[in-house]
Amino acid sequence: MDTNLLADLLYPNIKTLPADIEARYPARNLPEGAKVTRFAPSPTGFLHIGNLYGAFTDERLAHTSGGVFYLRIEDTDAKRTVPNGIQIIIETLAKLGVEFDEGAVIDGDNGAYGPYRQSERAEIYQTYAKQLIREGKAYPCFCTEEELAAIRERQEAEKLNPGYYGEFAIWRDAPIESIREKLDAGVPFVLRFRSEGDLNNKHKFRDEIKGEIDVTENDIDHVILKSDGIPTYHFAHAVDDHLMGTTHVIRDESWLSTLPFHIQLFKALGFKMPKYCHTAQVLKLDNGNKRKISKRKDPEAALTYYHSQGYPVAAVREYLMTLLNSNFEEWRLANPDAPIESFKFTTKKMSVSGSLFDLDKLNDVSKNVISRLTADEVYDFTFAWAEENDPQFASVLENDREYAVRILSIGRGGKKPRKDIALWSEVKDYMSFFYDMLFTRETAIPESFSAEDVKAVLADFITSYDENADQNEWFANIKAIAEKNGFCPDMKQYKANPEGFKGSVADVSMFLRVAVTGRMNSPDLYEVMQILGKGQVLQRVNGLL
RNA sequence: GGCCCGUUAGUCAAGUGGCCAAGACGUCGCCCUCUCACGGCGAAGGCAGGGGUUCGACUCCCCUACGGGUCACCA
Repeated sequence: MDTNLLADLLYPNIKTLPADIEARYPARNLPEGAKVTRFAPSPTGFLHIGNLYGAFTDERLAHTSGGVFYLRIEDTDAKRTVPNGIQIIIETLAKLGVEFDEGAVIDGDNGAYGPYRQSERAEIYQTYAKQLIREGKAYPCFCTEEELAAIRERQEAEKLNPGYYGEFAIWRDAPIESIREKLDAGVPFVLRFRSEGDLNNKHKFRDEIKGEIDVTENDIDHVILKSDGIPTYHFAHAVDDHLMGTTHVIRDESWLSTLPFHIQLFKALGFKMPKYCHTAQVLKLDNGNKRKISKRKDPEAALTYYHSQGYPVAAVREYLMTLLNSNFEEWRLANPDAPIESFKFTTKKMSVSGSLFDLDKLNDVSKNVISRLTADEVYDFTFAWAEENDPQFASVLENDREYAVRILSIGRGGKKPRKDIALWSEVKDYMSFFYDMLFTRETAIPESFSAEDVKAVLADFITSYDENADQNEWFANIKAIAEKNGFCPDMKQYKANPEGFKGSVADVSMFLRVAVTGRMNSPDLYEVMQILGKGQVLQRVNGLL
């Protein structure tokens, strides 16, 4: 077979040679040890929690080594392309603090190693493909979908491995006359890689995360160029990562199964292999079984979910970091205020096994993150969230920023800040009783207390409340009211002899709390009253009476 | 079914031949306390099973079981 003739027959318009292309992609001039990574999504506009897991790894690895992190769009499948898909991806990641140094931008490219959209690289792929044909490493296949399906059926019936290989690779050694005949008849073809692999040959391969793994040679003649001349992922991966100088390929471990084929491709093309980091998957518990988190079934798979639920971006980042590097949590405990960038990220601390996504843990991380913010910051984040998701609450907040900030300041700052907000969406409920238009009486005073006693206590409070008293004076007054009405003013004394009193100062405080906030629980009552102001406090107490 | 990866408490995990097997979340209890939250103290709970190798295995090897992934002109 004259492979040069075949190459020209198949791709007559490709005049470039691999050397021409190589000249356009000089080696990157980077310091020793710098890592070049890429995030390479399909432009579906949808980002999965798993995508973020990988993107963080890419970003950290590049930026902690003085390297480059770039965005490449894998739009080789038109069916997966969505209008604005690229823009949505870029914007969603930016919101999560992931920024690219190079690569595709919304309306073009930024960088010298483009084009960064695979759909614009057809000539490049075909140049390498043509070379492969010349070298006898690739050949056209004219099988129809039906023929392929028939082959698969036969293989299933005979319990053979499915795929285009051995005797099933019917076009592998077809004479050039038959090829020319099909070509002349205008029959579309795909280009297949001629695999010399043997299932009996096993090799060791080193993955940066998994360590030493076994690979069995691939014996299937996979498609490298589809009938439209666009490459499959595998071929594009080899060509692009070679030309763009990727040093570390970070991808989901489900790619492990195609690694043998990729090794073959790099070798056949004469490319140096990048290092591979196959990451564990994010799983979810479903009916007692773990499974890969799914974008169809699981709302929490979508990154937009966290945004709309009101999780702070920083919390999602922190949580993912705890999953990504096992020593991150310990580091954070020791450095509560350090920027995340100062953490030493490493593949050594990445887990080899998949982890369940733990909402409890995320919530805890989120509470910690929010507890470290100032009241003003909490206000701004909450307001931004509310504007999008709860306009009514947003207008309440906007109406009096200073008042809202005072409320959010309760128990904030200091060594032991309150940690009762995990989500921006919880803030409304947290502060609603401070606003008349949001206030509702959620609880009544338990009926185990006599109405007369309650009334007497509330009445005494009304006549004695001094809004200029400090906290100690204020509480002394509550104790006095308690004592006057037969409630024990001292908790220790009360616990020693609960039968001797109608109740304790805790109960008296509860009456007031329910009267003023409509709830059994609230932040410090003194501060609550200070913020509400005397008029409002008395109105609430009278309201209950 | 073939191939590949994985398996330390409910969850995330440290651990690299000798430890009473860290820590965090969650759960429960106690303390602090006007309630809640915070904080402090404490408890329950684990090396999937079986063989080796070794003076000694969570750590190394083999087998089994279980879980996951993958077998497209999708990525």
